[in-house]
Amino acid sequence: MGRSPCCEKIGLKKGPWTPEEDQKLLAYIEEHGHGCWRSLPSKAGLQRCGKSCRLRWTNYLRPDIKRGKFSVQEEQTIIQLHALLGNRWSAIASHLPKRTDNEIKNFWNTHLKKRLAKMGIDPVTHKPRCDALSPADSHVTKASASLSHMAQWESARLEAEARLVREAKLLCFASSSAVSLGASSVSSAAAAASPFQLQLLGSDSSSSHVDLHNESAASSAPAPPPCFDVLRAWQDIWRRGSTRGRGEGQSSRDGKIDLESPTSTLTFSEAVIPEGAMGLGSQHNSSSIAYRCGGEGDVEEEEEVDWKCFPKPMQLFFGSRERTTDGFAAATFPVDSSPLFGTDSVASWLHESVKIGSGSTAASTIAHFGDGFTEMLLNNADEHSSPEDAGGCTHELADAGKPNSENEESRSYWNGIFNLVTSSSASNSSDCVLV
DNA sequence: AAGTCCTGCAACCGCCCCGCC
DNA sequence: CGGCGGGGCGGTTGCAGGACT
Repeated sequence: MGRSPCCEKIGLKKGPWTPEEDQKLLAYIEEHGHGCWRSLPSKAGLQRCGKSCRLRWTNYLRPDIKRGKFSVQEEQTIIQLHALLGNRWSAIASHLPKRTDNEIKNFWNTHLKKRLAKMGIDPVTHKPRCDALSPADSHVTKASASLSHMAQWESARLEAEARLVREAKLLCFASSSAVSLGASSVSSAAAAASPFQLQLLGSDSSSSHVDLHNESAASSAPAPPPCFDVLRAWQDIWRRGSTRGRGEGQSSRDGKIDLESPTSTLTFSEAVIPEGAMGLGSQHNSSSIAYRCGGEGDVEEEEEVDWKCFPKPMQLFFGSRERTTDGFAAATFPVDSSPLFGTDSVASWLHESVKIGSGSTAASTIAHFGDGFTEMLLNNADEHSSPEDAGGCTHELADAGKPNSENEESRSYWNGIFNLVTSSSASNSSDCVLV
């Protein structure tokens, strides 16, 4: 077991690269492409192993690398993605296209990890440290557990999506059309974007994704809405999900993708979530979801989705949505109480979100998903920990105006994670809107 | 000013995955 | 089907430079 290091050969240089070596490598790759890394060093006249060359190129010489300090935005993204993905640096790096996994890894280890630890957050689990928790903090733990479940689900979903994007890219290349060019660029940018993030691929001015999109837009003939491939992929996922039984773990090897949380420990018991409160009566096991892509010449896809293959909170959010005349979704929420989520809190925040959403676009609704969801969980936990608080369906909204506790920090932290997953929805409502 | 400690980061190492034969 | 090799990934190391004593 274990292969001998590729540069064990005597005479191969190790250690820091000299400017001359960099120049040689750069010149060679610019002229010939890297091709086979193993044979590259000899061809390029370098006394290095191929692996070393590859590393030097990917981590340092590549022209599309952004160097220098990480912006606050990037920091947030890293933290949030780490919460979802763990130490999967390459996956995280795929969200920060101009940063390398190595750079992100280093930055995490040297800065962010310590910062989180200082905040009393376990950098591994992204939960408040147990030893730092008083009994009064138990609500934070509960909320974290709930969100952890969401994170696990999201993580699994991201993986599945990345696989789909890879497949989609292959198909795109096979079809060798201008369309595929644009779509594949976008797909790579979207490698791990959530369905709610798809809009980001359009014209988010604050994100580096936009570069990719613009590049492809500039270099290609009129293409379908950039989100289209990914949306289709998602349809497939959901179609499979809806035609398959629940809880079946499937690998992607045979084309079946398991979207369920692989290590879920949190149970959203049917017993504690009344169907009515979920907006999923027995006749509502399948709900309708529609995509809306593009401004003019919209492409709309409608799909019956079995929401039961999703965690309850997702079902909760999407399960009872209905189409409206303007093409966007409205939602109906039985203002009902749920023992799990606390008295009226679910209905309340959803109701609030939808008020916002119906006033503008569903994107806004989705954009508030994270806020509301976190709010809901934390407030719910509040209710459970302090029964006298229970009852007011508006209390969590009132809470929004009063920074009531240290809970606030944790709340915004987790809000951030969900905002990452959902935020981009709000930034672009023209290209692709999940409705 | 010199020595020590700390920090940041480039590079290495070993393992794993996957395609090819 | 199994072995092999290339490429990729994540963990770790080692060094340079800055901060501190």
